Amino acid sequence: MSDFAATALLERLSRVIHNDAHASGLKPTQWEALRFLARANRVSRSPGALTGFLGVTKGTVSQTLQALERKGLIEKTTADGDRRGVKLDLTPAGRTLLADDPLTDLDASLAAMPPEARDQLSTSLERLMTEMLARRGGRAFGACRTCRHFTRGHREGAPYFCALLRAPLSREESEQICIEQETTA
Amino acid sequence: MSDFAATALLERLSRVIHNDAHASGLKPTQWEALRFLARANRVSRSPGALTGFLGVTKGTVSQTLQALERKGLIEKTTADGDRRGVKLDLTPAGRTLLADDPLTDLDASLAAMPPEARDQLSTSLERLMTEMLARRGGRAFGACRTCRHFTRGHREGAPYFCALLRAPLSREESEQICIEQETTA
DNA sequence: TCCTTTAGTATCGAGTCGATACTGTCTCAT
DNA sequence: ATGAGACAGTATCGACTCGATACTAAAGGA
Repeated sequence: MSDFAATALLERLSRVIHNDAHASGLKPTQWEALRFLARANRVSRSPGALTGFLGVTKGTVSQTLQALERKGLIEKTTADGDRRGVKLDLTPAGRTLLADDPLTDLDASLAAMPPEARDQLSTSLERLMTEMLARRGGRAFGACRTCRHFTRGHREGAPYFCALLRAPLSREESEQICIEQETTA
Repeated sequence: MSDFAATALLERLSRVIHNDAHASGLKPTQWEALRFLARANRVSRSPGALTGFLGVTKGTVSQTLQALERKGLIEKTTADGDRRGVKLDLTPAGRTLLADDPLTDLDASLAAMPPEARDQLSTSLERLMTEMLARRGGRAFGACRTCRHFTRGHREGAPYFCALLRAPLSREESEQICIEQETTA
């Protein structure tokens, strides 16, 4: 039982975050799914990608998505190009609900901290996250722009380009979460 | 959607911790309960105290405790002095199981960090925790020794004393979690 | 003594979650 | 082209969480 102070604090903070996430008639997992879909790029808005992101089985994700659909927060359509796939999109109602995201509380608490302390925290958490992911072979799920397949100014219309999907990227897309993201080595 | 980087990281870390906590046939909440009972002092090893610690309803706690009892990890006895109360204690099996605590992974990851980074993290998390608790009027659940009712050397046998419960405290007890704990102002 | 508070349990309904089994769809090597 | 296997999702089960509500029993006060 070595137990650094940070371990207990993170455990407790996790619990607080979890408890808060029972707002607006959603469950914690449903909020996480909703947030992911709001931030994921086109190719990542699928049940499979969400499965990888949440780290649960596809069965669970399937049910969570059904719940969100029942509540009218997301919409399912057949993916174009592959009729096995399902494309997920937030409905206007889903987008509106995000304004009540209980995680806003955490943001507010962070805002109340001195900026250097906040930056320190981010840096340390990032390092810890990397450690944890390495320990289990999980993916980082970072933003498109931090990916090694990301290049700039390849075509006229779009400012960026994805070398893996061979697709042009808008500025907005470059900030989104991508399942294929691999941090630059 | 202000969203500091730390918010996303904490959300994600919470999920990782949650996922890991499905080990050894226990559920995340059961692990949390088990850990609490291992660290709580005499007066705090009750369903009521655990309810406050977890921040869920007493009904939920009641069921979780039944599950732990069924698995032979805890033992319930009537509290002495108040026949409504239930006293909780880990069984040897429960104590043994704690060696497989999935949170050990987090500890290991922290151990891999440079010491100063780790200390920075603790400090920042502590500050954040305080902020969050103030925002909702939650309790800190700190160690007995950090309480304002804690005094030293009051009686011959025991080195410390609780002014609230008017009870002598051993060195070990002074390190445990107490529901009545109020941080010194 | 009655009345209220307090500690905990019982039960319900919605949801999570792993496990397992299943239906389509795509892909590729023959 | 076609048949085998990989792949994307869904269906169902059982154990559990969790809030809500209703309940029992003991304690304590006026």
